[in-house]
Amino acid sequence: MRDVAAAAGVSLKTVSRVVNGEDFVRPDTAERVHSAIARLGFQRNDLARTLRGGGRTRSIGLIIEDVANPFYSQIARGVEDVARAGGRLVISGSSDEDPARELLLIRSLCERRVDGLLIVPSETGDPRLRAELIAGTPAVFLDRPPGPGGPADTEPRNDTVPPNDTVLIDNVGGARTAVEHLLAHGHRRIACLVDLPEIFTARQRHQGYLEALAANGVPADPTLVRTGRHDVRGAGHAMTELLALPDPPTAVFAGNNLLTVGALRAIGAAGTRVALVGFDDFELADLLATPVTVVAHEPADMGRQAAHLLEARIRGDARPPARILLPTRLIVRGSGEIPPSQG
Amino acid sequence: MRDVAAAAGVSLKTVSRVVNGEDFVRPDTAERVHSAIARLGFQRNDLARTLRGGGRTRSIGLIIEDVANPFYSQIARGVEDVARAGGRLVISGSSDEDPARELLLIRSLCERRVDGLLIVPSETGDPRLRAELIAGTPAVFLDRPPGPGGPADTEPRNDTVPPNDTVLIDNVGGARTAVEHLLAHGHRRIACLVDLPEIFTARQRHQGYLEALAANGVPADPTLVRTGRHDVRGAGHAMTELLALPDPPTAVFAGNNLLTVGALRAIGAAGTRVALVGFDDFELADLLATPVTVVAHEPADMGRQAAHLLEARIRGDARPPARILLPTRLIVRGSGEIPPSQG
DNA sequence: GTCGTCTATGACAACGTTGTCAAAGCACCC
DNA sequence: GGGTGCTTTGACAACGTTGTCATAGACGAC
Repeated sequence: MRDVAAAAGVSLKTVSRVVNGEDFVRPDTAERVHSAIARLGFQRNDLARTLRGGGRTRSIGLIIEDVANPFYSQIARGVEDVARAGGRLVISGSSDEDPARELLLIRSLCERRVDGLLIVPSETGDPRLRAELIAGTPAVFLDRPPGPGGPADTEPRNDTVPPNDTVLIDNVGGARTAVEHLLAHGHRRIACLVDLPEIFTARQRHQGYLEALAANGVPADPTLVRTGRHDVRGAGHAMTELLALPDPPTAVFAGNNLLTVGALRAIGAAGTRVALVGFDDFELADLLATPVTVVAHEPADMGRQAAHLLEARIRGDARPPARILLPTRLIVRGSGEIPPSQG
Repeated sequence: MRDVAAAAGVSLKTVSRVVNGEDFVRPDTAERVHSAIARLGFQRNDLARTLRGGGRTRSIGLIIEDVANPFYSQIARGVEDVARAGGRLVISGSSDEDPARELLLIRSLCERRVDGLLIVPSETGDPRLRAELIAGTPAVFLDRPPGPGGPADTEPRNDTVPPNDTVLIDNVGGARTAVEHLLAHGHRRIACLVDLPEIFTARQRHQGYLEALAANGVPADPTLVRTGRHDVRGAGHAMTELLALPDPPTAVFAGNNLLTVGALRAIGAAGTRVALVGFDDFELADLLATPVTVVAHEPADMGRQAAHLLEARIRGDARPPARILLPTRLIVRGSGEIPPSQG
């Protein structure tokens, strides 16, 4: 900018005025400045601008588990759309469920003075460390609450962690719906594939599964529950084991999109006909050999709602923390309506 | 930092030394500073740090078409992994193939002084405007070259635009392989679904289709080629039209993941048996009613390679621009091996 | 005692902006 | 002629860091 000022024969401040389109610059002066800018290829330095203004960086941080997972990339898209409307860019990072990586991302983002943070918290670290880092930066949590949460609480205990806005899916209700759908089709031996027990959504969906059984007087068989599967391969192995049981399940509830895919692969490989309802919708679910019945929701909408809450906080909204619970809906496609086979 | 210095009873510079782990600070002084930092919750301001250092922001910009498209989110993941290794964060934005949006993103990112840019260029804007904006910032292009490119050139003309590193897929070769596979299975009436003709990859894949036909002495029938389809729905309509022709195709080559899905939907709805080979692999392609034969490649690898090139440029590499062509491979799954029906 | 060397600390400028304030120039009016 | 108000411009400080240089004290060697 100094160079532009020199080239145009004006002061720094005048260049600043022109760049920012302020009033009270004579048209011919502005013209001289503009041509100097074009000649020198000047671009305003936003860092200095933010520093001086004491102000906003017009960016927000987004921490998810893995951007390559469609669930998270849809969230990212929703977030981006709202951020864009607010004139902000999104700096995103994948934590891979690694608390150290998550803390490092949070620290980097806060040191860069993002205007706010959107976090899908990893669940294996100490929430207080995280809380300490984000102190002072508006933050909204997605998909999982920031605190430890009880083993299967709908309202997790947040005593140790300051409360934040949180946007969740109705995991318990969705899982219950899925399992009740299978029960309604005559199944009694229903398997349950869920993610790592540390993960809030896994616990909640497991709870929904148990509630549905209990509410319908079906005894829960622990051998049919496989927790701790975090990827397609793990889910596939678990499903293969389940199908090899002496008294195998006639139906499965799969706790997320990756686990559903794993289960489908294993079922396909075994050549068995097993009913399946999955949590999370996914592309092409309707075109599979047996179209897949799922508990669907809108990840992009979760991203949008969280970004809106964050936007409000950034603007100074001081209302008590909100907790939004997004609905799910059952999409009936075929796999969930397979009747129990006579084992 | 000023407050920390005051609280610890030392100078600004000493706090700076402690924060940056420099030598020549007495342990007890460092301890006083650390406790003041903890007490006040101080976090270093990275903006000021970068400004003063005249240095790197340790961030790179990534401009893709749509992060919600798995093709691009896999690229994003590859980019992120390499950026992370280089200690950088990724600021990403979706251009939605809108040149105005793309320019705005580029401008924002450059003004934020990202260390470099990774761009999947939109093709409907003026490449010179883009070139002007990125002047001075290292940039690498992904999936498409920055210049206009000839209507079907393998090596596009870049006369008007300064050359940059570019990482492309072997679109012509991949498309050729796909179509030759169909020809080898006896098909002569092979339809071709491709994206907007402005888009480089669409032109190249179209060209590969034509080359395969020509090389095998099969006359090209223009009524079997549908260009300008940019989403699932558009591809579905086109496919439905093709199937309704008096002399319908017995096979289809679908030019990308979205078009493949659209074609599959239309074929499923029509209940016809038509051979299909798609460009881009996708999750569950193997589990569909008829598993889908595809021309596969590694989007994450494209992201990684581009990010590596960018990293080198940021470090000052001044070699002439590289052009990397990533290989494709045909994955045979069933849909491409359906024989021609007796129409 | 004096010099040199090394450790530990601080003062100050600078990075590239913009907000504040002052001032110069001009037109207008009494 | 002098006051008033408006437009246009610029000087300067400040944002929060860190690099450069200076200084003060401790220690050992001569």
